[in-house]
Amino acid sequence: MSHPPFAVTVDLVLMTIADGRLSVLLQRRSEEPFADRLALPGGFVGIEETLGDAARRIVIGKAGLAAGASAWLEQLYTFGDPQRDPRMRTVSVAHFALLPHAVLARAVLSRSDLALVPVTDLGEPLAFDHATIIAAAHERLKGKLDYSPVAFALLPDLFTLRDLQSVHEAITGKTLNKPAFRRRMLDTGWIERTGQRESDTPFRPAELYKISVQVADGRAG
Amino acid sequence: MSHPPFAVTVDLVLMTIADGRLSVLLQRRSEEPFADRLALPGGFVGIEETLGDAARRIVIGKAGLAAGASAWLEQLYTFGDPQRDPRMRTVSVAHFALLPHAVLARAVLSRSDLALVPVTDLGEPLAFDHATIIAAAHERLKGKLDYSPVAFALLPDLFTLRDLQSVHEAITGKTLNKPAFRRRMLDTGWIERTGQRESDTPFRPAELYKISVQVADGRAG
DNA sequence: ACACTTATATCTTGACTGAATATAAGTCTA
DNA sequence: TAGACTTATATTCAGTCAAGATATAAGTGT
Repeated sequence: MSHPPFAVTVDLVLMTIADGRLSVLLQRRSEEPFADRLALPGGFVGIEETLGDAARRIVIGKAGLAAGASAWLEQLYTFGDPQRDPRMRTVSVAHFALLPHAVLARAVLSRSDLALVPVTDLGEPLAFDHATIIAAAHERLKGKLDYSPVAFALLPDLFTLRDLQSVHEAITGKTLNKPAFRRRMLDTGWIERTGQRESDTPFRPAELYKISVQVADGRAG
Repeated sequence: MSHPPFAVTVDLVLMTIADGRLSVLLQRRSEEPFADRLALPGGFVGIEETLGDAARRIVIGKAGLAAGASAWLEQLYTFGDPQRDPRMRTVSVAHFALLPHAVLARAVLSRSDLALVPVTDLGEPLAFDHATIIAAAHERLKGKLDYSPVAFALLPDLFTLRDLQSVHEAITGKTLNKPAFRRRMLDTGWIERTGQRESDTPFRPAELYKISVQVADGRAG
């Protein structure tokens, strides 16, 4: 038993903001084990494939994401309990990815086995240890929010400061002070004004912002 | 190729403070590949073994640590590049562990293939991608220092505030303001005074502190 | 023109940090 | 044993920063 054989998989916590709540893409299983349970999208890592490449492949396949589309993708944690998969010894390298709502909404509409579920209210027991993985992803996201430009992956290219604040509030579950939030975001240097304003509002339209170039260049995906 | 066979290993970044510098335990390899290079201690994960159990097994074996001895042990990141091991496809779940200097110093004395090397000055190229793993461990440690009671794993049970400050300075590479550091540490509630004082000093001895119970109960290892 | 909603600017307050100072508690030397 | 010396500990003060509250501006609809 000098080097016993393992199966290595990646599981993906694909998150977005749906109806103002941080939600995760889940897939209903059709096969045993855990048939009919909701599970994270995932798959085996190819023998010549990087862990990151395997994760990107799943994102593209499940989310129907164009190969070059922007997304935040990051390795999360590795789950390797001997009992976690009753079929064989499986080690899963969990990743989390962030996408704008429009991308995942389209995926859910096109496939009946997919669902977007709020992370704080999954509603039913999940397959494997996937509830634990989702909780870990949520924690990681909360922790990175203040010192990493991670939230922009959940927004379209142009967004208002109100949109950005809504994203932060959905992730943390706390309401934030508006002027303080605005100041903090502008001070980070992560965003740039565009001079454009939102339209079709029944009140004063807010200015549209975009991610600053150096941040957009530096991020994952 | 529905589930190709992988070898799964754990590699350990065993760190301590030696001569005032954050240092890592390395082992000189006797076999190819990378014969004569320094490498992180590691090993294959047993087929019925948890990832954490495998990591603890390596710590106990390499550091000669008694099974119950306190140590900070935490999963770091998983490295799975197809080219990282020329022999076979290997996925390594890297962990980092923190130990008091006395424990690792004993291990180094007892075995000629072990060495304690400062993390910021490794001195020679390492085997595999181990230099990258060490850099990641150092970054993680720096990031957790302020909001997690991680530094105490590097100290004996009783320590002075000066000792604690030295540990923080060795990890961050920055000199800290003494009264501010003292205030900050006392405010965390992580430590308790003992009423005892250090001995054998050529000047006024400082008070000895210990980790507060709730912190000691909650930590890893 | 006016009411309404949100955006933006300004002001005040409290918390925290760093530096400086004063005092206490030991050791060492004469 | 007295006094110099070194470090530990306590206290104070000023500067910085961020959050909250408030006031004003800007745009839309009636």
